[in-house]
Amino acid sequence: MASMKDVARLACVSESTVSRVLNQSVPVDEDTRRRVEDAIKRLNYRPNLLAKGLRSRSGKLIGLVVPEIVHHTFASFIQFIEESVVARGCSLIVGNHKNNPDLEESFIDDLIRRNVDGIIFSRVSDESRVMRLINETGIPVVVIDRAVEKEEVASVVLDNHQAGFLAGDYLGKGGHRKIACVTGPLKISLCRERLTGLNEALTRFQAGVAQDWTYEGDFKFESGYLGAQKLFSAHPEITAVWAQNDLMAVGVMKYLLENGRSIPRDVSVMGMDDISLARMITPSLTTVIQPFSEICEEAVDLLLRQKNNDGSRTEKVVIKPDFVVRESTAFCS
Amino acid sequence: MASMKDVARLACVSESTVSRVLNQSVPVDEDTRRRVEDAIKRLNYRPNLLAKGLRSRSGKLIGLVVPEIVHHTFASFIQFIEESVVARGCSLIVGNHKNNPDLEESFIDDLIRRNVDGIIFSRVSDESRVMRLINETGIPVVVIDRAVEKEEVASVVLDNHQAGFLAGDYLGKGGHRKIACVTGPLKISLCRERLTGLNEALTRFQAGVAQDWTYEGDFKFESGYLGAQKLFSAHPEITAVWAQNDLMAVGVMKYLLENGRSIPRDVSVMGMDDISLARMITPSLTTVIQPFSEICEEAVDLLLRQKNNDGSRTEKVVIKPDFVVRESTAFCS
DNA sequence: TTGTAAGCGTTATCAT
DNA sequence: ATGATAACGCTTACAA
Repeated sequence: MASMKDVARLACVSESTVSRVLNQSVPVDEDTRRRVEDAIKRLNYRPNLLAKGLRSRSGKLIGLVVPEIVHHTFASFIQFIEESVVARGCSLIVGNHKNNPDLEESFIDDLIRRNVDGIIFSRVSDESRVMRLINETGIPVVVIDRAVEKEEVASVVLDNHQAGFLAGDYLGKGGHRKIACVTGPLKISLCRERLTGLNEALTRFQAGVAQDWTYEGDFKFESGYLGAQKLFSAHPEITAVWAQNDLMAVGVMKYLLENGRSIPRDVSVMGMDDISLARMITPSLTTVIQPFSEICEEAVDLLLRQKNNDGSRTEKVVIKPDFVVRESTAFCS
Repeated sequence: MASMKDVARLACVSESTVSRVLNQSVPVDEDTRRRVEDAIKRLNYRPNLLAKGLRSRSGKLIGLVVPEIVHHTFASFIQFIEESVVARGCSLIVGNHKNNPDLEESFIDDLIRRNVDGIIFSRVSDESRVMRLINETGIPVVVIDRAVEKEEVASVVLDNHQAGFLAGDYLGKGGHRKIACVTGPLKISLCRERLTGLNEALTRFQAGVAQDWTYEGDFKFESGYLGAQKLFSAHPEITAVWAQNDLMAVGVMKYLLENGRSIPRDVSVMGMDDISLARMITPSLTTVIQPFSEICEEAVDLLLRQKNNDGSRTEKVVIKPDFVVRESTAFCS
């Protein structure tokens, strides 16, 4: 691989001049510029990013930390963040910590040692460690999907209260009054917010998610199934269920279909996220849309803004959800 | 951030000695080693990977090239390759080329400029470019999922003929004789191999996938739906369908369920891959298992072996598929 | 066993 | 506008 030295020699200039042509920092004589550019072409020269990153302390690299990858939410984050990152001339390095704080730590460590320009976290296995990272190294950090609750971290989050409200409002307007909810882990605040939003909407219809009609799941398919089992065994009068993600909604559907309940004739089911599966199952799933692409673009934007602007180090961006009606919901007769 | 110089100073040794302690290359006096290690702890020193990679020409980095990310197959590859790569002390940089050769090229370019230790391709948008890469740079390359057909590239692939054979053998033993197949794009050789394997098994049962009972899909959900529509409108006598991936199998199921055919009572449906969705839908899907984890581990292994051993530059590893019976298939009455 | 010094491929600070 | 030169943080001959 040709280096700057080779280019300089061939173009009969100094390495500094080659650098100047490359970075267009200072004006260069039109004639020498052309000579340099010719040499670059001829040698098929490409600047080495390690040398560049070492010298300039900017690896042109963004790190993304997730707890797993084979999962629609995180795969979406990876995809859209990769796109935004590349659009800004950086590359993406992905780390999967599997909820293991040690793995997470060594991954963060690796990123620091590569002079990354910033780190995006979606979920965190050890919150205090991340805070320490931010305070000790000054590396730009953005948190998405409410990975960290602290005020001092920049973040991009969905308006989860609104997400719940949308679901409740839609089901309420559909005539439903006996509505159950399969939540995510209630120790996660976004789950509580979604539930609050749902209840706020239902109150307006004199409906309500009674304590007994709430099941606390874990965002996995199986917990949707179990939740439906528990809810419908005790309360067969329920006419609609909102699950706080699509995976659990599909679990709810599976239970209902296995037990001879027709969807949406007997029971309406609604989800959240709008993963691709939502269109594929039968009946297709009415769901609240989480605009992954928008979230990711904002996150990368916010991250890179921190280089210049210290105010954005604690900025918070809120994204509004939408929803889509498909076959799994109907008016309550 | 402390550098080697700081450590050297604090430990009263030269930088080379610090390096020796770190890399355990040459024996170091027990006493000085301790001094150095103390200094490292005290300063919380972490070696900079850019400097290291620049000097040693090894970025401790593996590149993975995929056409998309929000897709079970590629997400699986990313997840398992990330794990294998990290287990070997490297990090993973992911690039999504969206079937755009220019994007792919600039991504490969970026990897080269980072002194990557190797690149894994799953699908390729411009095959000749990849070959040129290999020949011109000598960077280790491994191809998975039959991304490139050339003989000169190391690869890890599933035994696709066997995959088809497993499906045919299972359905044949289940008494089915009128079996349809929704294939992937037949210009892709692995799809033809899967079909050949299927037919070979069926021949033994005096069954066969007639020309009219084959539909060429594109691995997407929608094409499964369309395929079923086409196949069953013309040939309602079909009793079983094998789709060459789970997504299309789910599409087939959706069509059948929408049209009042019971699965598996009227029609058996079988897929391939064993994506998580296969367990979630109702009825759950009988399918051929693609052992993603094994494939990825082998790929990383093969890649890193190329550093030392030139024979492995064209080595081919074949992985055997398995299959799992769930609810979507039954004996043919 | 340890130190010295050159070099990996850039950028940035001086001069000129 | 251009060139020397030092520096980024590390590895590796070569000496001692």
